[in-house]
Amino acid sequence: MARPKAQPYHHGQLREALAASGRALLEEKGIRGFTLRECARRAGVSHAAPAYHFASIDDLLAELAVRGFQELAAAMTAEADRAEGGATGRLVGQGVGYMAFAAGNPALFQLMFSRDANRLETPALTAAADAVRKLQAAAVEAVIPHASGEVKQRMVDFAGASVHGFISLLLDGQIGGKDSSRALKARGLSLLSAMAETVVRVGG
Amino acid sequence: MARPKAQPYHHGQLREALAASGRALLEEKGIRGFTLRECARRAGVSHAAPAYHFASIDDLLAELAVRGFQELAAAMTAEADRAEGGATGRLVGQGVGYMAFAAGNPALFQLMFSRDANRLETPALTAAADAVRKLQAAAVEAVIPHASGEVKQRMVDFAGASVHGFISLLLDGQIGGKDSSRALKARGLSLLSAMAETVVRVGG
DNA sequence: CCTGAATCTTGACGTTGGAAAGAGGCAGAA
DNA sequence: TTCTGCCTCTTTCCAACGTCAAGATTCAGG
Repeated sequence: MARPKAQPYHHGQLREALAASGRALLEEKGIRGFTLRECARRAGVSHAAPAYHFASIDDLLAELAVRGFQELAAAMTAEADRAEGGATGRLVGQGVGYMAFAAGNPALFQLMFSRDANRLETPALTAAADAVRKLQAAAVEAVIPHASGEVKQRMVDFAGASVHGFISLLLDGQIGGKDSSRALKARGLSLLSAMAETVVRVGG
Repeated sequence: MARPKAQPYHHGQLREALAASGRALLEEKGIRGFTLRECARRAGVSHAAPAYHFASIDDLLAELAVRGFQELAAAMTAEADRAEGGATGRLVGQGVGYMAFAAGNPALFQLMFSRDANRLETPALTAAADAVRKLQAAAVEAVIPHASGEVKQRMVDFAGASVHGFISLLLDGQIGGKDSSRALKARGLSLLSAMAETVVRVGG
């Protein structure tokens, strides 16, 4: 019978607690401001406690990235399912979900797509990132089912690059410095529709 | 009369030397592996010497980013000038220059477009990044001179996002994992032509 | 209750970025 | 020239970092 609360089992869920405090810390201080000790401090444990659950600080960051990719995939799917307008509508919706996740978790998003995180290359990280790419590829190919494999690949490249590039530049302040959030959303949607039209035109 | 070599004036060009060793170190170890002390070590000075030339490590990184943007602008212009095919050819050429710079300086490129560097927001950094954006905008607008201001802006967004997104994903290993360099260049050029066609079609 | 393994704490080591104080070297004034 | 003041660099110090080793605590199963 596990003790319900109070001091729940040594700590009990330290791995989860560290992932949670780590994620918050990441968004708060950015990648360069992220420290393992502060992460442990927020979880209420000593500075060496994380070592048992994560081999190194990079290992923790990799775990955060894995969870980020999983959440990104879920956000894309959810938004695509909500969309109307057939395959093209789903493609645009998936892009909306992608951008919304990035806008809501900018530091995590940056970590996920930084070569530092990629340098870890744990199997879990590779798999999680692959799942997102498969989702993107499927959405594009559903729009142009009769195109050749090569054309499909080029359109997958194109769609993924447009969406990723726009939101990345936006989050870095390279796009729409003083524009309102509303105006920026309009620019994002406009980009998504131009992207979708190009996929349809070139692929169809 | 300045002493020619040997121990040239205290150090003489420490700021330049630090920028050079810093840039090399950045590409070698990545942003997270970058340390001020190693940077000083490679320049042959004590670990506190950089303090006089750069207020902090972030200040040094900002300087590297500024120089990166200047070099990026030069690479874009050079490639555009070399291109044939009028305004559309220049637009594609500029994209080639952009991608070539990023591929040749991946860590620096990542630094330039990381919100960490942007958090510095020195006037020089803002100006250098602005210059690159102006170059991009001019190249797009030259292709669609009769379009409305709004359409022009959307196409500038679109062109910049496509190019930036593709090379970013490529450098992060999210595109073309095991493809040959030759095949990747073909995919990049294919993306650039799809981008240019869309600009012409939507804007014209 | 007892024992072994899992979990966490304490303490230490080497490294980092930065501040403070001092030494060395240059330029202009005398 | 010599002197004086400033610029540049070194040395020393500090708190904080990531990681390791050793000890303490707590759980699970016999």
